[in-house]
Amino acid sequence: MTSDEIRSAFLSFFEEKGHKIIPGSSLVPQGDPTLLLTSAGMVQFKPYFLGEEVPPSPRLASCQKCFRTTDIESVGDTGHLTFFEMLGNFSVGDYFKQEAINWAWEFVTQRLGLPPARLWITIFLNDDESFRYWRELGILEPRILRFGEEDNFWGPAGNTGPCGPCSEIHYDFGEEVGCGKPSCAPGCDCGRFSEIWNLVFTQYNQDEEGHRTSLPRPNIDTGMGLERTAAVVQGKTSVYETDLFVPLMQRISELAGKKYGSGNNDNARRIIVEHSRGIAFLIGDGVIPSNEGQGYVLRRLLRRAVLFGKRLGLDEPFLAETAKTTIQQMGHIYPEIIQRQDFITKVIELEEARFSETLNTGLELLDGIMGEAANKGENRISGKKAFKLYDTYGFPVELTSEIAAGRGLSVDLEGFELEMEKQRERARKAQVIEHVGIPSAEAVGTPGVKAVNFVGYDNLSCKSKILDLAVDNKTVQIIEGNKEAVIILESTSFYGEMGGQVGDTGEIRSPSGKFLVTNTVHVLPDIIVHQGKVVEGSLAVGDEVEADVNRERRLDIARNHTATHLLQFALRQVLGKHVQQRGSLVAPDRLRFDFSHLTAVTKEELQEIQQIVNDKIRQNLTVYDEDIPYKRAIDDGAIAIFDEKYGDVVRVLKIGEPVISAELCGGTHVAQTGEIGFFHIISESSIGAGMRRIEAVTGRGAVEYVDRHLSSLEKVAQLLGTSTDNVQDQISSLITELDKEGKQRLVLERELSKKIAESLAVQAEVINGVRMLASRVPSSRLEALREMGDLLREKLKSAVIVLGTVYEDKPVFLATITPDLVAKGYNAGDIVKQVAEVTGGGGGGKAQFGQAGGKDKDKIDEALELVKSLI
RNA sequence: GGGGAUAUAGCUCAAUAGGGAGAGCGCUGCGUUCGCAUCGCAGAGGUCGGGGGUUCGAAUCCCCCUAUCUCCA
Repeated sequence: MTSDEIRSAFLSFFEEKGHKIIPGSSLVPQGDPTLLLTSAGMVQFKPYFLGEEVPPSPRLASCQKCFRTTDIESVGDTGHLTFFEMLGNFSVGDYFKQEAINWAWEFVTQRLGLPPARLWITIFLNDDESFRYWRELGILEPRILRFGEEDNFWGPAGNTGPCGPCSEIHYDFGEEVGCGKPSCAPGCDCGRFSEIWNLVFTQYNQDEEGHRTSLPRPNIDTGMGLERTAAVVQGKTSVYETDLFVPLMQRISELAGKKYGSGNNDNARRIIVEHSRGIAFLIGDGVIPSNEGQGYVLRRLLRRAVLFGKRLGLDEPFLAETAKTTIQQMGHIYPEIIQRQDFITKVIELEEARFSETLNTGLELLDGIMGEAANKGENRISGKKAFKLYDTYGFPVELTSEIAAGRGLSVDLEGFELEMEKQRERARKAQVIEHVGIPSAEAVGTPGVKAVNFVGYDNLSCKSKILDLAVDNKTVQIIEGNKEAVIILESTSFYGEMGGQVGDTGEIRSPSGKFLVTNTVHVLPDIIVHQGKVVEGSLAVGDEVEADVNRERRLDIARNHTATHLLQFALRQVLGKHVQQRGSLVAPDRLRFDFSHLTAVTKEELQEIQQIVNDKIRQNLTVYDEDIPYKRAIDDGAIAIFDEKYGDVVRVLKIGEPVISAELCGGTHVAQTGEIGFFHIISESSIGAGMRRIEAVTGRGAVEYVDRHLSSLEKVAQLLGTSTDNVQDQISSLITELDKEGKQRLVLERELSKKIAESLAVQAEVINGVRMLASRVPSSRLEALREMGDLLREKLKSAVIVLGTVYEDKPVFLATITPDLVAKGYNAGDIVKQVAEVTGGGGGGKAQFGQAGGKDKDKIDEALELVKSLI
């Protein structure tokens, strides 16, 4: 059977058993910030298992692409993979152990035709129920092994949640394959046994104390690894010999020009091939190499592959090639990688090129470090050095360890971790400083205050009551005098800084006093804190107040915020759907938007983006919001920020009908896009690998920006005595002219130097049998002095030459000595130093040439007199 | 947001110790060769990332800024 046949056999088998076939989901879990990557077939069904949502059918089956980094170090052996396909059948409170076990056995023995004699079963220690079902299928007792929690108990993910025992089917390749030890059995890592299917019986719920209670409706979650199954079915002991990997292995052999099975490079080859698949699929699902999260997983994978490629002698980029093979081979099952083929190869090429540079410098540095260690007779690389390689040059510590081990050196990983911890500490500390002035939750969270009601979407002023006051993070009953303080109100129109949008400013007034709000922040998700100071009278807890937001400023912010959404829309349209928001700042005077994108955005693209946004502004589209369940929002295609935590019901901000933009957003916006007025991009820049930043202005800010630049241009035009239209031409011709003049000046200077040198030559005297010349010359630049020195040295053949002049109102000296006199011990540097000291300066240089400067220009002649006595 | 590194000719990079800005490749011109990824000669090309400071003198030392790389959050 081919792997394609196994896949479809599995799905149709479970379809026959009443399962609904669900297409596999993206490797990037949608709407699950707790998970980095899809690591099992059940990931997309989690809301069903947790009872948050109703499944389309209680019986589900899927073929799911999965990614796990946990086994990355084992990749290259016969069965451990980072990227793999998982076939699974699932029961959401429907059937349980017996059906799961019976069907698994039926499929494996009858559809796949695996001989029962080759199959072993494992179960959890006390799971007698499963034991009974397996026995009923005729499996002999010695073939059913009991394992502990380590091997046969699953979950919960985290500390609490659904969990349960599992039962696995293992295939025995036979005694001749494995280690041959009498103790060899399923679970032995020698390669004789291959775990092909894991049936998880989710029957408990674990609470915070670790107690497990039975779930009223237990679930079934199974996973059969396609690659391992294919190996077994195709009679191969390694997944790399199956039809899933053979084409890739062939391709890499072609690229490396070496045959597989020829020696110790085989492991490197397997690792490359394995990683190549993961790389293609990760990028296919929109992951871009970066230094964090999924992007970092991708980067590590790609960089490992490149490094192992080097071992095969692949010094040229090759991963785009293996990706093409992957796409060719897997595209009919996973069309997304065909659709994004160009993007995938481009990302790989860029990252490979970037890494080969990082790698080369890193390898060189590591080589130096290892050489140094060897010289000192050490067999250990310090954690500090390994960390420096990692921290500064991006050279992964795993690679440092691996390479060092190859040379018999170890790496002080504890020391490395220590340095890493220091780095984390530094970052944390810096983070705290930013929050100085923002009261801690304890200080403001009086037991009564659970949440502040935000009414500021529609009202810019409201009546409210003071719930709490604090000065220097301590709760007080009353505030007065010109003092910094914070106020918490029952409800407020003030928007607390969140989601990139800055906090509101304004006034809070009570009958007895006035408080100027300079910033508004959140201390807990639902507590809004007004920061500022009392400017009149006093305010006390319990006071009835009027809260007024600074209207102009808030409208400026709203314009920028809505424009930010339009910008994201335009970016995705012009640059592609891979554009994801990575951060933003929405202030009254400008907006900043960080997003994932590989290359610099060109001038033309920026122009187009800007034009789209301005078009949408002129179309005066309606901006509105809806509160809907999170899952539905995501299913409808609303944009959420990865890593951000959302509640069950979310506010979706939409623009236009039909909708052109839908984003989960809690910010404040304009009602119609026309209010934005005008949008202008100020800058586009890089903020790290694969990340770009755009800054822009709107409304009043944009008008101010344009005014400022136009008036500056007008001033320039005025200075040039021309119109603004002609400024460019005028300036370029001025530059050309200046260039020409400068060159002309150099020619003249040189000419002059020559003349002066010629006239000076005759002034040479002979002192103590040495020809010398010490003379003052007309003001010249140092370069001109050099010219003269060179010419005189040539002319006088054997001489000590010292020249002095005034340049920029300061004395400058130059001394040069012909080689024959240098040989006799004369030193230009020493001479010129002593000469310059007369004028209150200093100098130096080489024996043949020296230069110096001083302070007192009136003493130049006196200084030059000194030369005679120095010879 | 915080740390580390880098920035020199169109490209890749040098420049011991603070003292005259260089090499290779590329480019232009001339010559050489049947031909060339030939050889030879000559030449153009630099705000040493920007700004301040120390110094008689800074590519070099110190501070600030910008850009790129990189790690942490």
